[in-house]
Amino acid sequence: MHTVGLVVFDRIAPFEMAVPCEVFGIDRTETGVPKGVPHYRLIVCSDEEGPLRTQGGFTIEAPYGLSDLREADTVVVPAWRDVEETPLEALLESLRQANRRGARMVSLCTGAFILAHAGLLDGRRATTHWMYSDALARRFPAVEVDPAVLYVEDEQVFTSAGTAAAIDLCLHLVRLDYGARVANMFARRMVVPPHRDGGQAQYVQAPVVQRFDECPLAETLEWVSANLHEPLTVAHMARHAHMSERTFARRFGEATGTTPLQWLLNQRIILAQDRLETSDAPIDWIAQDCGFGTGATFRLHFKRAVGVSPADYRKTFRQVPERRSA
DNA sequence: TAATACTACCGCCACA
DNA sequence: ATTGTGGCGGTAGTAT
Repeated sequence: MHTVGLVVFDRIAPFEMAVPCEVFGIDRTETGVPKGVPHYRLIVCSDEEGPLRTQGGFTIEAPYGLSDLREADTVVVPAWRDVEETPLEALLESLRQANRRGARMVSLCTGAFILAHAGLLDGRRATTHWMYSDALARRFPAVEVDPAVLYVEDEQVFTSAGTAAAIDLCLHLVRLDYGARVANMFARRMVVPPHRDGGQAQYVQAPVVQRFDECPLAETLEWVSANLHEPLTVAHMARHAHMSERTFARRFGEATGTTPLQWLLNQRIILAQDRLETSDAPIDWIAQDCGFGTGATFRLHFKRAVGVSPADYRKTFRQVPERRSA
């Protein structure tokens, strides 16, 4: 079982603390997650004394101490209370130890400052809430700050942008551990869009479209999703939406935070992940089915988006057709 | 992996 | 004057 250590402290922001609790701390065995999918064990850790205040005005108590972080496969650091404040050395040292041990390190929002203080972001790409990205870059010149992205991974160190990006990153971790299908179940249960790519813009005019309803491009998006196997071009999409290509591209950016082609590619990848997990079809067939002209193109995009080749992905996540027992 | 031909993206600008 | 549109063209990215 995968253990997630959540670091908490006095005057913590409730939201970023709650997101990992929601994703990693809930037993979902009754809610459609297939039997046999291991769940997470969440341990909430702090060395600070007594009941901890939250910025929401209520208090919490951490049942575990920092020393328990040694058990964590993943360490999550939520938004730090004050970007000007240097965290206590004890905290920084347990983070360094965890990192040395090979634990996956994750920061949410301004939690990146804590990782940076611990030196874990030196020479790495990282992000944080866009309001603080300048401050982070200034204070830690060795960190390559990307202010325009939802979350970043660099060698087992994950950082995410403001508030809602915490959800995206936590679900991304689930995807890495158990595959897209399981991550999508978590997402559905949380009523959250299944997959926002890490590289997506942080700052989007209209809130990112969740269900397609409510979105002016709903019909076109639905239509595209239903025709991923066709050789679609931006011109096709624009025509379907009754707009010039130029206007379509603009509208699309406002509504989704990405460009039409990137979105299309992403949808195709998600479809392909599902096929890889649930069928034994040859990879070239899947490529065709998902709208990639050739297997080579498919492999290229898949590797880039997911980080592993389609074949490796299947090896890891191919679901054994349910055998009742357990 | 390289070369080529093609497509998308986005700033700019004139126009409604 | 302000705001949205859409064609153009250079560059970046994609397909085979």
